[in-house]
Amino acid sequence: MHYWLFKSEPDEFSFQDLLHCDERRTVWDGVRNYQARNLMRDHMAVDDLAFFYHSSCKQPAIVGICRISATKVPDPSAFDTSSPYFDPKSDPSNPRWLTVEVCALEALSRPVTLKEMRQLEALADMTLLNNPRLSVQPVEASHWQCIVQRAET
DNA sequence: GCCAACGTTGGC
DNA sequence: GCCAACGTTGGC
Repeated sequence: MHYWLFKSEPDEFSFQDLLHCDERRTVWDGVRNYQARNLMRDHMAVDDLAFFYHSSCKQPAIVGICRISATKVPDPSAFDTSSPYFDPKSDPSNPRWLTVEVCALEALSRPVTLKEMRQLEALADMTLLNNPRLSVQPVEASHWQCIVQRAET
């Protein structure tokens, strides 16, 4: 059982959008970074939990919790010529971009902002604070618990 | 395989 | 809108 963090720009796809999806689930498409892909493809398991983080917005923050509901899903956008994520180098018989399906569990009681996280000593070595560009990240259990508790304060 | 140039991300 | 950090590309 591992913990993760998914970043999304809320103008593109917010946690609210996920809550409104059929069965609150969606295939996490569009990741075109190998480090992020490898985490999803090689390390995620069904029932792992993940934070949903809003980036590139007025209040960057962790806003919700998701569950991984399926793994090793070929990213359909890689084969969609009308998608900005179309990748002509991805062979349908050997897809380059394997992703996961995420299912919304619940919003945090309140968002835990990036600003707030930066002030917490316990989170000093969290990936989000040190490599903010990685779009899918591992989260240590201690960091997870710290943030969940924080949201209850 | 190196590395400069370029593009993208994302906080501010 | 700026800019630092990082990833990718492509010539050599």
